Amino acid sequence: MGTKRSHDGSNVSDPETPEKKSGHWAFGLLTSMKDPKSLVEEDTKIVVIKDKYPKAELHYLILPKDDISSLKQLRKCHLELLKHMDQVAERIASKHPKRKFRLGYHAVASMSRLHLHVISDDFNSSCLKTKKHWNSFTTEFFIQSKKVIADLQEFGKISPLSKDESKKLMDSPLCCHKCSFLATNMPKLKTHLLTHLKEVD
DNA sequence: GTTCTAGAAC
DNA sequence: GTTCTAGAAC
Repeated sequence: MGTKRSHDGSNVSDPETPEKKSGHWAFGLLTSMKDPKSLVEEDTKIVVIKDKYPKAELHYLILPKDDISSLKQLRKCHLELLKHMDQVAERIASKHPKRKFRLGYHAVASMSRLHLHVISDDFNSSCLKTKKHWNSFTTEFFIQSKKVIADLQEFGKISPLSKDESKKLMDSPLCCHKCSFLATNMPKLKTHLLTHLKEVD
């Protein structure tokens, strides 16, 4: 009987899936790239958008306009583009001299279209909820922009992470990225992270 | 990627 | 009894 599952109007009358019929969720970044509300800046090669579910106080994504779906597609011919993306990332980070940022890619990304994360290291956000969120930015699952460039230069491609390696990283203990604190669950980690907050611009 | 929620963990 | 997480989503 009752199959409706909404009490705030999100999915009452639509018999389709929760996504828009025009696109699977994995292509949401392509929509965001064209959305003036998400767009931060752009040039001929790239766009910068705000992450729709920011995992820190400042969280941007830099995406190429060229259709590069993921790290798997990268070859040496993309080095110039990647170096440009890194420069844009560094410039955005430098706008906030009192903060620290992480610049890098998820080894395995859920969303299509290559995207470089520029994320402040406070990780103070209500959108940061799960162990997977945490470990995706604080373990080797997060590959620094400059490492991607160096690996591409050296090997001509980015070596993929196996399913097992990926799962192991995602299941890592909840280690604070700034001290030796180990949290037993996410709420305790998030409370601990507040102790590292400093005044910023 | 997120939402939702059953049942594990406390 | 409440908090928290892991897995389905047709």
